[in-house]
Amino acid sequence: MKKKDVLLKVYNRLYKTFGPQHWWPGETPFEVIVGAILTQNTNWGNVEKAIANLKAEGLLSPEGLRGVNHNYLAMLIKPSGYFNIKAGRLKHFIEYLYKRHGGSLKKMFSLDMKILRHELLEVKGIGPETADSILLYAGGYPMFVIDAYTVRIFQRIGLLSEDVTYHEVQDTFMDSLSHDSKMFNEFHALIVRLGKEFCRPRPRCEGCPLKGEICGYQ
DNA sequence: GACCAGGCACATC
DNA sequence: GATGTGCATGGT
Repeated sequence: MKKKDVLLKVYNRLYKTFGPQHWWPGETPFEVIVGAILTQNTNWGNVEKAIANLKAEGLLSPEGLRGVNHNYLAMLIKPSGYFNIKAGRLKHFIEYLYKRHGGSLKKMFSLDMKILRHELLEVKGIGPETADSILLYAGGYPMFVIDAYTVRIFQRIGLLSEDVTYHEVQDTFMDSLSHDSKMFNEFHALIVRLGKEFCRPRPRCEGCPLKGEICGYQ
């Protein structure tokens, strides 16, 4: 079967099983960006606590994060882990946003997708997955987000080799699927849903909707 | 108590 | 260019 057909088959199966996921779980584009940075290698539940702290302090805005000092910010986001590192990463993004776009997300998101992606990757602390999450879920651009679940799931299915790189995986998806941000949004969210429930490093294949015809793992 | 979570930068070979 | 390590909390 062609890669494209496997991908569509997986998507359809997941959508039928789980339904729409209503991602990203954040109310504003800025909240999505903050969440994308805070959730790096971290459980989303911990990120929610950190974001709640920022909201309670009235600091969940470009101006808010710009004005707060590093140590206080680190304290507020402590539940999300790596709090010193991540406080710096939030500050780096804010600095970029003001220097390059005068603090305006609207201006930032008026850029061409490829140009903005390149700029985001220049910001220290924003790597490929974070940049793509920002593009897709905060900016609405048709960019497919690759994460650890995506790689693990499609390796187990047998569609990806063990040593693929981020961009090889991304190309596999983006060369096969039409560039539809709504579909990319849903597909990635469904992948995470499946990953959380069934496709951890220690697999729990019992009841997995892909088990059998699509995935013969275990 | 070990394992894991919606990564990334940096050092070292 | 590949491989290893630090960053850190909280849930299972």
